[in-house]
Amino acid sequence: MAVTIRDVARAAGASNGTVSRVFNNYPDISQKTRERVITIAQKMGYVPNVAARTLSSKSMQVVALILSDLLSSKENSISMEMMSGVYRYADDHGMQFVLYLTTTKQQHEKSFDQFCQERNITGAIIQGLKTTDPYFEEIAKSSVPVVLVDLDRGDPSIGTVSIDNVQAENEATQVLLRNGVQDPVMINGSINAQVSIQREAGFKLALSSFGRTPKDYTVQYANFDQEIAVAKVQRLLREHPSVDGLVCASDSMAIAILEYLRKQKIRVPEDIQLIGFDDLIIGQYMTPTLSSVEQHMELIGQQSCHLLNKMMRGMKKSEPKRIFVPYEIMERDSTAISKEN
Amino acid sequence: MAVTIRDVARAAGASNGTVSRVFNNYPDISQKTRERVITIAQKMGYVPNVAARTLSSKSMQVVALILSDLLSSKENSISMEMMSGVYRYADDHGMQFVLYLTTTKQQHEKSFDQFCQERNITGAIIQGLKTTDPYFEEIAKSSVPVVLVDLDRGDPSIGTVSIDNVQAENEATQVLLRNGVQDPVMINGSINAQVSIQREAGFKLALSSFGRTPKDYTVQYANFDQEIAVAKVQRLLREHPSVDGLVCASDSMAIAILEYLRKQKIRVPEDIQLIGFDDLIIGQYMTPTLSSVEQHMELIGQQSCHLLNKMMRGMKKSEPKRIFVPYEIMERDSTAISKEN
DNA sequence: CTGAAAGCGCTTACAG
DNA sequence: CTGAAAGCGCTTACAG
Repeated sequence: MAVTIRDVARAAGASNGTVSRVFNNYPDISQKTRERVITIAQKMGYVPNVAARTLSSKSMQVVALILSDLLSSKENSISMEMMSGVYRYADDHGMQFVLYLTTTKQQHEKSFDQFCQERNITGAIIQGLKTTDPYFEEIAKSSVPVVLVDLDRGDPSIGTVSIDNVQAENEATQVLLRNGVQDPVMINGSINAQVSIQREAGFKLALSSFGRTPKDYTVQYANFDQEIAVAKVQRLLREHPSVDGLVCASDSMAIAILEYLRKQKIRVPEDIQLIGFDDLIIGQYMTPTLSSVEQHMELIGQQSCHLLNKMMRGMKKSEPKRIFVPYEIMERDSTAISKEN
Repeated sequence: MAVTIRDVARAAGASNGTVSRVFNNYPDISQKTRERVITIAQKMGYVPNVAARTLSSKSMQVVALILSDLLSSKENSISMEMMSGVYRYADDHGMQFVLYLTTTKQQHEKSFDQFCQERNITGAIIQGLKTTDPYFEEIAKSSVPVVLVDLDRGDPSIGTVSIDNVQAENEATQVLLRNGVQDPVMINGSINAQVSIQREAGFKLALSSFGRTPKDYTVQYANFDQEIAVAKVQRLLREHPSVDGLVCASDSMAIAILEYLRKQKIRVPEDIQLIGFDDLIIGQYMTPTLSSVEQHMELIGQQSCHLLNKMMRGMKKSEPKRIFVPYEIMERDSTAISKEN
């Protein structure tokens, strides 16, 4: 049924080894043999079997994209873009792409090394990993090269790709401050999450560069949860009517807040200016349209795979493994007002 | 380095075959041996190598989810949900899951059978396939079981999973008609696309059940493109001011139209009622919120894999391979008015 | 109930 | 430049 390398070899009057060498672009094959083999293989419809290849070869590259924990539906499209970036890069560079959706629970059942071993994974890109996940520690000891997206393990042997969250949130906050916002509050994610810490740092940097001092209510944690975010805002505005600007660590929260403010007849941006993070498409269809920080997820995916590729080919220790991908501040209607006079 | 079946066998004082049988749950292994092998394997951290397994075994199931052509960003989250459904089902049933993003161009380079052969694919779920794609013909002749999502090949040997598009659009249209819409127009996708044909049939069914006769402008084709959709609506309303209801074959188009209508100060639902299809999250955040037809993509994914699984295990010819998954009509503000008196 | 052995489809030192 | 052969890590008839 399926035509194998042996069939081709026989038909071409050559050995398995020769056919294999042709298909792997070995240099020292006579032009004549090469052409004959290729023609015949083509005619027979031969395609090398990937499983056999990965099994017998030490040099087959298999890159795994590991998406940790089921992403909330709001974030779905983000991962799809990033996945597409990884996929294309891998495909274009002769690497095998495999996708895994893992959970914290599964990580307990099987170690990272076992996971890689069982699937012949030679390099992994991991997104959505939490610092409390088992893999977080295990990847440091693993011999499999790893690129982390949006998480900096602080380990020189591990690749990291993300935007500069500090600088991005700094700039986002400055949009409000330049527009004359007097009492900005940050609606942050989780107090432990690295991106939250970074974005908070950026937020505070902006305040300080404008000579502002944070109040005790200036940072609120809502765990990236829409309901919590709304509840926090509700209470915040009741207790501190002076608040006139909200910097949200995610669009998901910002969107829910925007909905809430509209229902409360609180005008955006007149009464309160609002900026999110991630630039979900939804924000562009809301009224008012939502300002945000755009991340180029496809590029992040592509860059991650590029970095991983270099690491798998034995990147020098000295070379930097920390890549910052560009982002973009999208100013829209939710910050489209200047209160300066 | 990596611990193999041989290492475990040696340590357990058994043969490779015995260890293999234990891991594959063969029935006739003594309880004693089974336990000893399991304990030792566990202790050694043994995990069976998947590549070796698929290579040597005829019975390993590899299900491929093939997403045809890069999906437009608007549709991204749809596929992510469906993918998640397939993944979970495969994972829970001991099947290997692999994902491929293919393009029409790639389909020309390698036949469907070659594609499956090279990756040891034993069953495929394909989404986004067009009737003009090479695979569309090739799957009929292939010995690899295939489930098509959202496309009915009309071939009894091929599985098909989707909602009942005819009935869904019928119901969606009836929402408008019940609300007193007098001159409804359908903004359809492509005149060749199967879902478009089905949804149009449903639309017309609804009209006829209300005793309405289509006018020459009653169905407009916009190729699922936002710009075209808006342009069509613009012209439509200019030439036929009597139009007071729009049935859109996709939310993507409906959203763009809703934006346009708002800019034109045409009131929805007062002047024109509007219903979409797909129930993208965006619609729920627009003003007014968009009525639509919800598809349970995760369920579609899950059902597809379930059907494929049965087909791979040699489903009887007689058994139906056409699965209709439930959908839901979501009535929201864009149709929230009754013009009856 | 278990072992010995062939085989899955490739790759790659080793010779020549 | 090319062939013969061992080996990648498993599975599975075949015996016993």
